[in-house]
Amino acid sequence: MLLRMSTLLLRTLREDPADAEVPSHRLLLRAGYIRRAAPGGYTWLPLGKLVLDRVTEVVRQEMTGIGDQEVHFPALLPAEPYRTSGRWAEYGDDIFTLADRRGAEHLLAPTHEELAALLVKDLFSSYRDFPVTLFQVQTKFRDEARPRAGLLRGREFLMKDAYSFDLDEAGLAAAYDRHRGAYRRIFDRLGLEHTIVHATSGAMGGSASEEFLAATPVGEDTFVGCTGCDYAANTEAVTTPAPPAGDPDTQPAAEVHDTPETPTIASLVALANARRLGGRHNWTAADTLKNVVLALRRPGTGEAEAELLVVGLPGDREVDLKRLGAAVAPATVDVFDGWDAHPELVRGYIGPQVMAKLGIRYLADPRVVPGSAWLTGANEPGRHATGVVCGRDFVPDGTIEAAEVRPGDPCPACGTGELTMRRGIEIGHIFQLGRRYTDAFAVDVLGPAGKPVRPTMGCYGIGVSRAVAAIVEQHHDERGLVWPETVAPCDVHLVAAGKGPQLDAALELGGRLAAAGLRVLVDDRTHVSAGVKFTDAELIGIPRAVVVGRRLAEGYVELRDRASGERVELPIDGVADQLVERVNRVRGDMV
RNA sequence: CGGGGUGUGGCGCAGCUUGGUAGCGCACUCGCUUUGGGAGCGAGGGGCCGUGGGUUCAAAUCCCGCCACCCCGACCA
Repeated sequence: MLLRMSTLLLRTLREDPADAEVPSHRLLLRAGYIRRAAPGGYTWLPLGKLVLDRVTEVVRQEMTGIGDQEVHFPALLPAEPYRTSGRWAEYGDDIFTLADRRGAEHLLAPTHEELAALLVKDLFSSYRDFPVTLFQVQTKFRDEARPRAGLLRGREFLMKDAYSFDLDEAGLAAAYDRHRGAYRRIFDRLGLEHTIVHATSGAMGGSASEEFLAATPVGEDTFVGCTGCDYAANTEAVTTPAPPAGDPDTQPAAEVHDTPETPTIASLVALANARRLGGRHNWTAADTLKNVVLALRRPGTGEAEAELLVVGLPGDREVDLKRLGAAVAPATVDVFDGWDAHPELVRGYIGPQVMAKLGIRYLADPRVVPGSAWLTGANEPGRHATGVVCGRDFVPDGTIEAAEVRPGDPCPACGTGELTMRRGIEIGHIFQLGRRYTDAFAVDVLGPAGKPVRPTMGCYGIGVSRAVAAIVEQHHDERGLVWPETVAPCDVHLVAAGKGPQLDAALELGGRLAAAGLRVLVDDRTHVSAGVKFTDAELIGIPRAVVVGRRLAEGYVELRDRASGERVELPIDGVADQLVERVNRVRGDMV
């Protein structure tokens, strides 16, 4: 392959586009890989398309390598299967929906579990047909509330999605592990430094799930690691170790105190210490129990049907709405604003003691264990209570992970290490779905004993276009892109620094390299100075450049390494063979 | 959806306060010179100033609505 810059659909930008903030967005625009064409939608220019295809090919090789079979579903789908599975309502505004000329409802697929389940139901009827895994690489559509950061969060994006079907849990676990391994190999080959973290399942449903996060400061997900073991989790999925429970009945009785003007935790703690409530002057926010009122809404229901939920957590912790949302999914929560309609809830002075009587669901942080005593609201204006004991004065309806996670929190896995926090981009997500979708469509096949068996599913996604952006986030410098060998649009960038013999020699060399199977970009532009060509080459980020320039007359060219900046002069005789050998050696290492 | 910011040639921006011929740099075209780190000189082409309405003799500029984009938050594999 030989691309000539004199004719390539490419325009590099000298200045940063004003509306591109993150490095991947800025550099892919500046270097002429993508152009914005619609809100959250991008056109791939020739250089970008080459990279996208190379990333896709790596993904495809590893998927077929574990026996997955490639298919291609339509993106435009009838509403019916999504109504059957319940996701038409669950996704709500996040899917693009449309009606055809007869008024029938359709959607642009956000993901394809329903279609995969229906396809297997359609074609397979015997246990002997299993296990089977399908995958596709396809454009997905989601009506994101806020597309951002170029390719990192679009409304239209390229995704590889795979669906496994097994007859039992052991088979599903094996399929899951197979994909987990393939994903590691894919991201390693793509040059993506990544961490596998425990995750929540979101709109997918199902049980076990892990995310693959590429660490970068611009990532949208926060995840934790442990200083003492290999535990890693999305903050949404972090579990809080419970302290040892005590005996509720051996605690001193609760006492109610006048605490005027203390609607906030800070004001309450200050007053408690000033007045030595309960004989103490060492109250901290962690001794208080904060009770947050929320409106909980089931999928597909309106605002009017929202039910009250009160969440109790230590007063030194803020509610993390992402964690709370993940904990109640697929339901959603909103901050409660119906105070006028509920005079029994005394804003600023709410305590859990009356929730059971009021019939309000009360969920507590895992740190609120039986026997723990708290300073909390007395459900009267200007009054709080000390010594309110869990298991005696109130009994939560359950626990909930709604409190913020902080660096230094104890690790839930080993118990001895501390949690550290980083940001990352979600580039892959694998789920053990179970039978949610096979149940929805009654996917049954005949088992060995002549009785029907219902397969269990796994699903496995990689954001292919997002992975391109993630690679850039991890592989760039102040001069531009620095592609890993495995995904670079070309192997060699030839720069003709001079338009007479240098141009002829560069084109001749390019022809020979291309004939030997290398991907070559040759800068054969004649009205552009050498300096411009050098800066463009660095911006475009192909791993190695060959400059055919001033020492051509003496028989030398210069080889430059983009990543290290290293430059060596080489005799032009034999340089083609050397380059072919070099590139093939790198390719050999890549397999 | 809430808060903040911005929309003027392909890109980056000035002009708007105080209404009166739409400008600058880069890019693009032609000519001459230059030719290893974003060249010089000269001559050109290209913009219903996001959009709809209003005020006015006159609107890029003032007023109202809408749309889009960026950032923060919410939401979201």
